[in-house]
Amino acid sequence: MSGLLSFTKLAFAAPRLSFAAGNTIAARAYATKKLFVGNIAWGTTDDEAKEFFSQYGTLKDAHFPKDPQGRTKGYGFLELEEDEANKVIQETNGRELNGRELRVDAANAREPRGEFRPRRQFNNESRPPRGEFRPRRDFSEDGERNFRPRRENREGGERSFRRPRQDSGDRE
DNA sequence: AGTGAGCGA
Repeated sequence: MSGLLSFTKLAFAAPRLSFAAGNTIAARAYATKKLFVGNIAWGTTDDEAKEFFSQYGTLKDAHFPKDPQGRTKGYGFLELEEDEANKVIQETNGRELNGRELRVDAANAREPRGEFRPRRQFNNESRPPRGEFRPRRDFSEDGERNFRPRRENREGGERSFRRPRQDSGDRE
């Protein structure tokens, strides 16, 4: 049936082509744009919101953050193909969903995810040599530090070892 | 949070 060859082709192609139409395999990953959606009514479910926005564009992704108790925070993020993004903004910004006027705009950049974070740079040159022995102070041959007795009380003390001049009171 | 501007695990 000559099915083998076409099967292999499919096996290779299919996973990458899940949403791609036609032969644009080698095309770069679809440029997407993230949108911020605010002012979402509390009662709006994720599916509801997705369904709503799907009317105006193809959602590549969408999610609506919840607080620890599971309640929606009232805003969300859409990911759309780039050429659709502006259209979706135009069409849906200010449009009413569940009684509230949505606010739709381009999303701000998020803090970088953990995939590329060149926090530490492994630069061998900048690192001080570790294994080597670097003497910090001068040592004498016997390994003791040269100890020089320090002269104390620089002023006011006995200034010299000279004995006071003693006059042999011979005179008269 | 029976709340209402914001920018997400």
